[in-house]
Amino acid sequence: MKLNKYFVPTLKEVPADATVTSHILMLRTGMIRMLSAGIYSFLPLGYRVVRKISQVIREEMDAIGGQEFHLPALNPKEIWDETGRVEAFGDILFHIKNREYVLAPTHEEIIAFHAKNVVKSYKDMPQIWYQIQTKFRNEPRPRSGVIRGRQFLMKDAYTLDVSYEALDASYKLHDTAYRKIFNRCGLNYFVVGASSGAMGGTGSEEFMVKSDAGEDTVAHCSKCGYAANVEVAASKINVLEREKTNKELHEIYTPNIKTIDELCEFLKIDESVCAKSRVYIHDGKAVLILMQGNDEVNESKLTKLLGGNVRPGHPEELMKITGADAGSIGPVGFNGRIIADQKLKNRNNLCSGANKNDYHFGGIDLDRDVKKIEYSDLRIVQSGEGCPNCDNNLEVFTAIELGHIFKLGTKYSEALKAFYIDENGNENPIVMGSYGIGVERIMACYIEQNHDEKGITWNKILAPFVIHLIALNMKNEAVVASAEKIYSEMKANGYEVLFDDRDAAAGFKFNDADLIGLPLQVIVGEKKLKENKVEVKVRKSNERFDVELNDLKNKLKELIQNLS
RNA sequence: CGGGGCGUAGCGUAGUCCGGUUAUCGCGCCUGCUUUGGGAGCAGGAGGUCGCAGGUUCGAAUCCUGCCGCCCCGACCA
Repeated sequence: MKLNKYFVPTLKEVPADATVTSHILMLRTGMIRMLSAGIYSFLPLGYRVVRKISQVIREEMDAIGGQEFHLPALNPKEIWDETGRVEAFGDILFHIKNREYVLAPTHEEIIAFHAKNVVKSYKDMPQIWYQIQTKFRNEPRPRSGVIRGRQFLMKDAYTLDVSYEALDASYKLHDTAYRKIFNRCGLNYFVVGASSGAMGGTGSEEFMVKSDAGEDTVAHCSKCGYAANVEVAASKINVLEREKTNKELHEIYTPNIKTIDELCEFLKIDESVCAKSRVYIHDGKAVLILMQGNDEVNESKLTKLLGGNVRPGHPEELMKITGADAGSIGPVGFNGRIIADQKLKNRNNLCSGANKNDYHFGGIDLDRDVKKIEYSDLRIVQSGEGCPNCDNNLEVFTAIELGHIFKLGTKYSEALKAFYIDENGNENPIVMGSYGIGVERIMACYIEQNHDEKGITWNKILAPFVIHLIALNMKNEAVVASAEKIYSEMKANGYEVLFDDRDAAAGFKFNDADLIGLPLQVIVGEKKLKENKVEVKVRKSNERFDVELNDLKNKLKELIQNLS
């Protein structure tokens, strides 16, 4: 492709609305443009990458026996009512105004609809049906470019099986295929066991990529591979023993001391002997949560423990309930339910607020001084804490969910009456699995993981083209003639090549080439051409080779073979 | 949906508090000449409903009201 007439509107400056690296680079390289919040147009260069990703997905899905469908995005609302998902999705589901249609956010219903009355015998299964198709979700807050959009491409697959044992096999196939897909795409990812949530079913795994732009927080052990969403993640904790000598409860004057850090500094004590208090309102009643030192309350764990409606107390409420402001609240004399993190179990000689501004208690013995205290695991796992499964330390970070695989079960087949006849002539619901991959997320995650200060560094699998041919001076006849000849030969040899034939200054072209980041650059310039040579640059490593013209074909072959 | 920020040419922006010439500058774009190994130089030129609507005023990018859009944080995310 000749760049002169190819629509690749690169940007020198960073667009004001983009803050995430992949978003910035996708805009700057002219791969995407925004149409509306969470709705993006893919321009020719960007769409080539989408097609490369789709190709990898197709190959691996076909390899496990998948059959590609193309299902409608426009669905009768009626079918979604049958499974109760119009209500379940709520505002996330887009509704058509002038007809009773919805825009599909996923396709379990449609798959079950087509399976019904057609996949009638146990002999018809297993089936793996998939598609790569546009999904619509009315996200309340799209963000980070294509990472969270209202319209996005999803590879969604569905399996139809006769039993849960058979589903296990189909599920395993997808697990394997997904690992191959993400490996081939060159992504550094990990797999998190997840609860099946409101989707229903018996098991699921999420494929995650570490990223600051991520919306999930996970704890990960690089040694044994333990990985879990921080909402449920566990860690090895050092539970301190009771001290042998039990101090008396005593009040301490602590003027203007609000935080645990200030308290430790003021009293010259360690934070491990401090108990931080947080007051939550649970269905209208105050609950005091006691954490060791600076440990944070994991509100997901707390909500799960208490059930019902839980929220942090407002400042005015705190004063009313405890008689003190946040920073001076403590368990001694607190009138209400008290739950302490398990790290504090039966501890003595603790320091905590006295429920009186500017005062703390020292020498608190939770067994002696606090009546009716409960203990539970309430803390948020933090980086550096012990892995629950091995002797390594956990790392906590945010991550992007690239894909998930679900053992669905019979929820949808039962609702839509997709039954089959087994060997004994009995009618049973088809056992379904559901498997998704965010196609644009693969692209964004790849860029998040493969860029430098100049731009993207593509691998040869996902690169929109493999070679960036640069003619340095389009006014020099020798350069033009040589570059044109090289371009024709490359195309004849089956290479995907982007030929920068624009009449622009050298630096301009170099910077655009580094920004777009094709794996190899072939630079045709006046000086080296006089020696019958061109320069070949490997974008990622910045290695440069002077190559004789008649050796170029071999050198390229060698370099491309060695590319990741 | 709550909190915060923003909206001026294709992109990035100054001006807005404190109303007053022809709305600023850089990049990009067009013409000509020069230039061509790391985002060129000179000369000339085009391009704007200052997000939209209404109001205040002799006069509004600037003040007021309403609306729309975008970004960030939070909530939400089968």
